[in-house]
Amino acid sequence: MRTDARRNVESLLEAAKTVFGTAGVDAPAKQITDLAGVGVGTLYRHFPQRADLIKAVIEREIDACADAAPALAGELPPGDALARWLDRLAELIATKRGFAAALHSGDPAYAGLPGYLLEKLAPALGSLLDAATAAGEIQAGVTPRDLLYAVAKLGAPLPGEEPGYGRRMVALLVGGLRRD
Amino acid sequence: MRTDARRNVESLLEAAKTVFGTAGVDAPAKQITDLAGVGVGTLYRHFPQRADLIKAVIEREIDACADAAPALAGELPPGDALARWLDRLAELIATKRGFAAALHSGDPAYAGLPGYLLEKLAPALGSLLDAATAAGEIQAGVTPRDLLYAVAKLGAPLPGEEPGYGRRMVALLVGGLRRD
DNA sequence: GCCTGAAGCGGAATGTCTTTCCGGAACTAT
DNA sequence: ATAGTTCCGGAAAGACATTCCGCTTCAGGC
Repeated sequence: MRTDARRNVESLLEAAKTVFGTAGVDAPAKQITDLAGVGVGTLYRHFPQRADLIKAVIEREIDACADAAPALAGELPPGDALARWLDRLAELIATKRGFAAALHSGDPAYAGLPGYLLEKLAPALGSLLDAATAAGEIQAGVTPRDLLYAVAKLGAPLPGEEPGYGRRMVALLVGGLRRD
Repeated sequence: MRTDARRNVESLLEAAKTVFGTAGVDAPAKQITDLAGVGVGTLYRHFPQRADLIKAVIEREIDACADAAPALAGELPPGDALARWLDRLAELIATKRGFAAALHSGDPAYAGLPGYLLEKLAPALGSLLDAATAAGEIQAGVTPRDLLYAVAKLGAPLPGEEPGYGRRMVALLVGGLRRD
């Protein structure tokens, strides 16, 4: 792949993340290409469907979340590391505009997203979970998969509910898993 | 309101429900007006924003769900009536295309929806819950509000997960509430 | 029953957005 | 340096949602 092409993809992802954050995921494509300093054609060359761009941005966030796990594991006791990481995930789902919407949209364009989330985050969560279980700080028998689904669903905000309600429910769930 | 106008509104809601069910909530407006035998102008006269139509269709489903509660209460023991009603609600959220999406969209256009759901369903659920508690079939201390939110969130399908997963999780939750 | 003003209707026209297309510019391997 | 790709930009096409307005239909008063 040509270096200028890679650079453009990078600019587009960065710009899209910014625009999605401020104007929502339904912002006109033009706004994104202008910010990226690129023509519309370039956007569509790399992301043939609008949904592809959204998917790519979300996948980056998922990657970033997965990458955060080792650092937390190194800094905190296993139980705390687990709790903090799950809160980070809940925050991602609760606050990134359009993340929960895409996840629950039912649109086939986003069909692969939960799978990607599972695939990327299950190992990260698995190792945190194993460490916490081995340290006796968590009751055994919880699968990463079920926990991820639960967080993904409980963390999604319902419009009109107090902000943070979903995150609190997740914290409650996690608290229930921990031994005192 | 003129009778023909009311009739048209009725046709539109009926048509919209059908089209949303088959082609999804993003179906072109023309498809709906054609099925309803009405011009586009008529659609926009009654539902100025597209979201208004979607909201209206969903609110009808919510009403229907609320209306189902008394019948169930009359036919079944309190605990079973509660379980069946919650399953009906979970099914509504899990299978009606776009219902969960609208609920979790974050779009301000749907901001009132969770409130409407709460307002309409809390009394219905409250009476089922009270009856089951009084009969000793359910542990006390659950509020209709929290239970409704939990079902609304857990019941929402994640694309790619086996169908029925959400409904099963709801059933599990309900099972946990019941005394044996 | 008929008349009349208001309420409502249809669908062409408008505006906004996504998506396509292609002539020309920019990169890279030789 | 050059040839051969690969990529780029932005104008044009297409698909929608939404608006607008002349014409039709209703309903209450005579």
